Amino acid sequence: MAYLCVMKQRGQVVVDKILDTAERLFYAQGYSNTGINQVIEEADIAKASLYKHFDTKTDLLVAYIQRTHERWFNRIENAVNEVADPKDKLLALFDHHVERQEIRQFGGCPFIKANDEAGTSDPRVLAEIQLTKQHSKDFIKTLVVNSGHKKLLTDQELAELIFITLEGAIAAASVFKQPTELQSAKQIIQKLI
Amino acid sequence: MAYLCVMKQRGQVVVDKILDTAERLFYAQGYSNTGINQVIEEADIAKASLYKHFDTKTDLLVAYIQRTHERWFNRIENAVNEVADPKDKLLALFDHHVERQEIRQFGGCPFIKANDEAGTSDPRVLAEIQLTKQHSKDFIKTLVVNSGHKKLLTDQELAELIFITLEGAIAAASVFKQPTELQSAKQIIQKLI
DNA sequence: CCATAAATAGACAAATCTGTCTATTTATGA
DNA sequence: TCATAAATAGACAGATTTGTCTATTTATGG
Repeated sequence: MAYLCVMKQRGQVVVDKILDTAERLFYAQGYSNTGINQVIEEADIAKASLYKHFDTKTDLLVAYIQRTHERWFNRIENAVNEVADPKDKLLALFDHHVERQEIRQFGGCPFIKANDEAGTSDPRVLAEIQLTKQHSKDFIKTLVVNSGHKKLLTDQELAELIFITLEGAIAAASVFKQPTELQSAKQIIQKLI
Repeated sequence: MAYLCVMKQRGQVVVDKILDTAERLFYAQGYSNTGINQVIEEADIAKASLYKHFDTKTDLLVAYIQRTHERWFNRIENAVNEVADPKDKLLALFDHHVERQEIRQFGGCPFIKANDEAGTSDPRVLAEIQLTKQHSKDFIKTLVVNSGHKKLLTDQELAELIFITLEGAIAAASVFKQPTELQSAKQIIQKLI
């Protein structure tokens, strides 16, 4: 058991270095603008190691999307759990994304970005991104149902509105490089719940 | 005067063929996935002609964004003008984008797409895209001010909300390849005006 | 200690990319 | 008709791309 863990860890070190570098470069520069050679150089690993773990560059992109999906959900779940009031949990979504976009220097949503770059050329990329957005919708829906909002809108409508405004405000943040729209959206939703 | 027009027309023929092809390919395949050679081949013009009118590929991208901006505004202005009721003008924005996204096969917003591909690498691209989104915000604001809505939200808030929901719903359309979110957003806005 | 597996460095192929350049043909306006 | 400008075809350079392959070194577990 122990040696298996060590082997796995050993292998994971390289995979993690690759994925860490790919994540950083794919998001900051774009997938198409990032070459395999840059990834292996900045990850400080051998080219053969990369192609041992990922058959093609597209496989690396898919793995990047999957890992980003997992990490995104963990973070947002934690952020929401730190808030007690069920209505405030909804508003915490906006605060969380303000923080994230500041850290990400207003590069926008990594999934939309990946979709815009490679969603049309590879069906696996689109499918993976659809999973992330469906996950987001489902998560928001649950929060809305438990929020006890004032039913100015139906549960479904409010959930849709929050999902849509988050998407739109993050897109706007990537254009204007500021969290203005995320903050506006939060205030508006606050009025409606 | 006449010969000037003919000369201009003559030149415009080539430029238009280039821009028509670039528009189609940049949107459907992405800017990075489209080579100059494919543009000149499908536009059926010579490579030297392209580089006579556009110094670099980036210049072609900027010109594509500018022309798309102009055409976008003309279309949306016409769509809104065909509606009499000032509140319905706001809703017409959503109907128009449903139509557009169907025509575009749910590829999302061309400006966000261009921003995701080249916004970080070239400041001119970002600047041009900021102009388009500011234009959109201003246009919506005017419609809101003249709409006579019921002031559940302030003018500014409603304008922001419509702008943000349009952006978000178009992004969602590019992921799920259907106009669901655009239609939901329309219904929700209808409840609020 | 030894056999196996993993990681490394880097050359290499084949394709593709942007941009330049030359030589030729076409079109235009006076 | 004639000079000028524009468009064409396509070769070419030089860099870059993804992916393969070989040879070597390192690390691991038994």
